[in-house]
Amino acid sequence: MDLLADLNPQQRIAIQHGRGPALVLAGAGSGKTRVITYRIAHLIRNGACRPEHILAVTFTNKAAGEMRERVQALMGLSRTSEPLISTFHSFCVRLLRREIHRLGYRNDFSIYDTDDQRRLLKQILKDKGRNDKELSPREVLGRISFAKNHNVGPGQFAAQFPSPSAEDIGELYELYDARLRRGNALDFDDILLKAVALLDRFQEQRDYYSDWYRYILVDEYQDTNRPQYDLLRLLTSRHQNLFVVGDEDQSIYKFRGADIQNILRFEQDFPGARVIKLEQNYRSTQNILKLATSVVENNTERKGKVLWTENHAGDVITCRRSATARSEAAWVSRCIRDFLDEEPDYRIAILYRANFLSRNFEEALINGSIAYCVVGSVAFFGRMEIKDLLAYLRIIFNPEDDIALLRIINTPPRGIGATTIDSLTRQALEKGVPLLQLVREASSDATLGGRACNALRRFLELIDGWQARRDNATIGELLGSVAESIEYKKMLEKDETAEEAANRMENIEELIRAADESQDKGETVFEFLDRASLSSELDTLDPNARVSLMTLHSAKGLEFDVVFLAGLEEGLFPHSQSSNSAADLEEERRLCYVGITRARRKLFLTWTPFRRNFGPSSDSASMRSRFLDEMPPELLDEWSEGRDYADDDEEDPFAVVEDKEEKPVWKPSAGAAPAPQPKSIAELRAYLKQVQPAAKSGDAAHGATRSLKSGMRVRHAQFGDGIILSRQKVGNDFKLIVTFSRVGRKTLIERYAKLEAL
DNA sequence: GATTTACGCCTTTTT
DNA sequence: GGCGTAAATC
Repeated sequence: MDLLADLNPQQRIAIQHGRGPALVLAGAGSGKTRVITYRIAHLIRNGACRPEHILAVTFTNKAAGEMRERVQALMGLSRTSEPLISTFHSFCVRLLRREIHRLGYRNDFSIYDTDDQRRLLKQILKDKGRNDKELSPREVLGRISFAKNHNVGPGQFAAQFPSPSAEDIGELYELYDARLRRGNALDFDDILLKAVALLDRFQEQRDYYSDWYRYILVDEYQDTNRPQYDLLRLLTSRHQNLFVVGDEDQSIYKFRGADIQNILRFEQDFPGARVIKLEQNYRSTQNILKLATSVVENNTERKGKVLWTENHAGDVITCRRSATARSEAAWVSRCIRDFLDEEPDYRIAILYRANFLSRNFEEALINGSIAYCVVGSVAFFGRMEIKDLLAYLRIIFNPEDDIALLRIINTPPRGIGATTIDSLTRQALEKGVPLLQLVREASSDATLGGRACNALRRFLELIDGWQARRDNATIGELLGSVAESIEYKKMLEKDETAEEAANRMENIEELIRAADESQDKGETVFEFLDRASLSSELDTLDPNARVSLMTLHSAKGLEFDVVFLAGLEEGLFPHSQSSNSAADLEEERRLCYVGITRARRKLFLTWTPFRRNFGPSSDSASMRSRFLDEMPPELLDEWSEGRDYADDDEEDPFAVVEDKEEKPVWKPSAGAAPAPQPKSIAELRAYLKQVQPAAKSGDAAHGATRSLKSGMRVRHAQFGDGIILSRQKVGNDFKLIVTFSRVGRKTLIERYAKLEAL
């Protein structure tokens, strides 16, 4: 296969770039991922280095997975080694699992997610006798994270970020860091910081890793923050072979510390850098592209690219003002129904600024019996039951992990109450020893009441039992034993409905299977736990779903035939909390740009003056988003409810119209059990799962292909007929090795391959 | 120590 | 309106 054949001249230059730094400014839909993957393949083919000396970094697991997939497809799988394609965080965790002992941590450290962080901080506030009224844990954690992302330690906090509460926060920051360290734990920010510190302080390691990774490629460079930038500098200090791809117009993570200056300043930071602009868009119609450009041109913080396309003009963009949020959703749902009827292969997305907007759309889609997939609802590893069991696993393997211990010490309730726990944590803090050790002392020394003491002793026996077995039993066996011994099922059935409990038990079985598979692949417990910690909500995206719902942030990097961009109202988009400065507004505008450019063929913009927030019929009506007014009127086809689709009477377009077919009736589809009126989004989804099993995200959605087994005969759209040699679970996917009679042996990912069983 | 009720806050967003 | 935490009660 000729790698250069299907590339345009700029792409070709990028791919053939030799040594030294390079910046590829890649507009939306200009073949960014293709450039990275082809370049990796090109480096390997031309013998620039062996595959394992190439490191490609992305931000999400999903992006990394896709890239890995595409590189494998380009290279075939006969290779003995592979390039490392990884997220920043998982790369750093990998490094730290080998090296962090040099920084005084043990290599079996725990990773604290946002929930663990919150628990820890609440603990600290409590120990200090502070109520968290004026300083909420959320706020404090946000400021700490901000400081960490700017390489500001606790000592410098107050001086660097002066504010009325700066002293307080600096102090909390210091305590927080101390407690993390004592718990042998890192938070998400630490993962990057410690990796940077390690490479910075230990020249031998820095030389080793920068020699090993001779070519480094970075995707979405505009979203890098300071520690990520530092990491790249350290890793490329000797060879300068840094190849970054990004688009300053799609920089949307400033709030997480991303520094758009990293991309704007690249040429100063890396003198002699080659700069390549990719300006041809292969994705969208001319009109969609023009609209996107007209919005983002209002920004000043950009290098300026002129995107163009050979695609046809396409339709003008429909902009619809709905009477209410509910009728907005109903209208979108009806449009989607029409699209699905006419174009069953279309991939459609509803994009919005904030997650809570999904609810109306979910209801409307269910009403219309349309299967959909919500990205970023509750991720598998974020579920309560999974986190509970993993906390047991953490305490078994890292006995210093106080937060894990606190999570499960009385879950399920075993008679270790708040007073006992308080007393133990206070003593642990005074002595500076892990909580588990205090539990041990207290359970033998009967200073506490007899009942609590017994409960502690029984708990400790369980933990000791598992710790004794931990090196002989498999992780799956341990987890199974935990779930069994603590009678988790009983607890679930006590506080929840039978279905919810059954659902959670299924998840636990899934977790045990995942643990077994992980171990079969030769992974350590920590690799398994790391994957759980680092897997994100985005990973719930189901590429087979025809209708996807997600936030604009989650949508970056994806594309759809039809996009509905909903909730274009002042205060919501741009969000009121991000409208304080010109820079904030520019970021919101970039977000709008990202949303528009997800669309291949059709784009719909919707807004409503009456979106009921919470509370009693709040305030005044919303105004349409300023972004709509930045768009050229000739590109927009504007409608107001009452004069369009529903074919209502023509009346005052600004009157509030109660849409007839949009009464809050819950219509179950035929044959289903009597439908409850769901009270919460969780119930709604649970109900959906019953009614439309095919619409569920995750495994069930692959129902059609799930039955594939090795030995089966299958048909592939391009490769023709073949036989499955092996089928192996890799992450959430299945990797298939298939021998095709026409093209020989291929490795495929089941989700993408769309194999037809014969 | 566990269960029930009430109150307050939330809804911005990769790992 | 819904959810989680905190007080109030069993």
